Amino acid sequence: MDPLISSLRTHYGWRFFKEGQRSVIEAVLSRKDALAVLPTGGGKSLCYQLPALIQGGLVVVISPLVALMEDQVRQLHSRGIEAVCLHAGLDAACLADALQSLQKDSLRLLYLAPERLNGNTFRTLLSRKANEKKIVAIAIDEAHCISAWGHDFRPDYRRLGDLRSLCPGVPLVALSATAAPKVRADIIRLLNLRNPFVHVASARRSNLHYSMKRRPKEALDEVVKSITGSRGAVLIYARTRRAVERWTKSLREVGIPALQYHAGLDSSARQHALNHFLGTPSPVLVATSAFGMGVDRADVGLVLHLDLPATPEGYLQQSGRAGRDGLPAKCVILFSPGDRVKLGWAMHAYCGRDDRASLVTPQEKERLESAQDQLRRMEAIAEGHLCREQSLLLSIGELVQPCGRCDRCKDSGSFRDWSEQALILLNALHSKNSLEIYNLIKTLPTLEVEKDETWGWLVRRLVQDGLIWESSDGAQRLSLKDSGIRFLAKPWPLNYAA
DNA sequence: CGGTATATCCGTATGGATATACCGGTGCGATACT
Repeated sequence: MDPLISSLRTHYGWRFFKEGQRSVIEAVLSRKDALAVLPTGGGKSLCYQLPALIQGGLVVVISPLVALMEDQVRQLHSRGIEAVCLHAGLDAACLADALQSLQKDSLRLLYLAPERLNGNTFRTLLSRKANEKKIVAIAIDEAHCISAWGHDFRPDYRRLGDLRSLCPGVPLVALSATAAPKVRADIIRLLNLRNPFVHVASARRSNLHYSMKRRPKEALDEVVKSITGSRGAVLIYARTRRAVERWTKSLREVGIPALQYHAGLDSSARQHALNHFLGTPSPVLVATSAFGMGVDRADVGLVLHLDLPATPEGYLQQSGRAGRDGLPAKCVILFSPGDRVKLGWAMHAYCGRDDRASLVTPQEKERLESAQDQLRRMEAIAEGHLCREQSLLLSIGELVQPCGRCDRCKDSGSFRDWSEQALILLNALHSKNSLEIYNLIKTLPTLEVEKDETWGWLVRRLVQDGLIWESSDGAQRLSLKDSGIRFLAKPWPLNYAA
C-alpha cells in the first residue's frame, strides 16, 4: 500500500489527500523547499505535520498568532501526537513542561512566533537540532504575513530568511491561503527559498455570491435586510474600532443581538465574542480586521463589509470566511467613494513610521505606492462593470470566466465579449510580471490591441522577455509565440533597447 | 482627508444649525510597573 496514504490513515483516519497535499508533502520528504497556496480548509497543516510523523523527527512551525498555535497543538494532542507551543502567555508550570518536551526526541511539532527567533536561546536550539539532523522541516504558516504584515508591524517576519543559514539543509515550507504572484515572489525571496516546489490552488469559490454597492447615507436598513435574509453566522467588517462599536449598538437597538470584536477590547471580551461566534446558532459579529485569522466556522452565510476593503487580496481573505461548508453564501461590500480617500490617508499614517514626509525612505515610498495601487484596484473592482469574482481573482493573477453568480453577472445589461473583457481586466491588472501576463493572454482565443501608451510598457516587456516577437508582415504587428494572438499596433518606433 | 462627537450660538425656551477638535488596523516578546 502507498506509504503516504497509510500514514494518513494511521494518524488522521483519512483515506485521500486533498488537492496539492501529496505533492507538497513529497517535496518536503525529498528535502526540497516548497510554497503551498491552498484555500482555507484545504488542509495546509497536514503538509508539514505528516512529514514529521513519517520521518519521526521534529517540524518547527512559525505561526503569527498564539491562538492559532494553541488550537493546532490541541488538535494534535487529540490525535496523540506530541506537540508544544511556546509563547509569553504560558504559566510557569506549562512553560516547564514545554521546555522539557523540547529535550525529547519524541516531540513532533514545535510552534513558535517569529519574534522568538530574535533571542539567542531558540536560535542556538534550532541550529543545534539541525546539526543533529533532528529537524525534518521548518514550516512558515500564514506566510503571506511576510509580505502583507511584516513591513513595520511584524518586522520579525521579514527576518525569517535567517532560517536558511541558521539551519542549512533543512527544507523550508511556506504556506498561505491567498497569495498573489507578487506576494509569492516576496515569500520566496525573503525566505531565501531555493528553487522551491510551488503549488497554487485556485482561489475560486463556486458557492460565494459577491455583490458590491454604494452605501446609502442611512445604511442600517440595508444591513438589517442583509442579515435577516441570510443563513447561519454573519460576520460584519468595519474599518475602525469606533465604527465597530457604533454598528454593534445600532444593531442591538433594532433587536439584533450583535457582538463586537476589535483589538481595543480586553482579552476576556474578545474570548467571549469568539466563543459566541463559534458556539451559537446564528451569531452576528461586528469586527475590525483583528478578527478572522484561524477562525473556523463552516456555516458563515454572510460576510458584509461596511467600507471599501484596502486590497483585493485582503478582501478575498476576509470574504473567504463565508460558506466554508460549501453551501451558497453572500459576500457584500457597502462602500462609498470617500472610502478610498480615507484609506489613502490611513496608508500614509500606517506606512510612514514618522508623519514627516522628509523622513520617508525610498522603500517606504514604494510600499506606499503599492498600497495605493492595490486600493485603486479594489475601487476599480467595486465601481467597475465586470464580474466581481473574475476581477478579484485577476488581481491575484488568476484568470477565470465570469462567475454567473455575482451582482454584475446577474444584472449585466451590456454584453461584453470575452476578449474585450479580458483586455479591460488586463489593463486593470497593472502587473509588471510579463510571464504572468503572458500566461493570462495565452488563454484568450484572440486579442487585438491598438498600441498606445497604456500598452507600450506591456509590449516592451513581452518583447524584451522574448514572449512575443515581430510578425513577418512588418513592424506593425507583434504575435504571441505558439498562439494565434496578435498585438495589432499603430506604427511605432521599434526600439526595445530600454 | 472626512466623519463624528462635542462645543457654541441664539436668546424671555428648547433644540436645531453651525463651528471646531479630534481621530483613524492587524500582535508578538520583554520589561517595567502597580
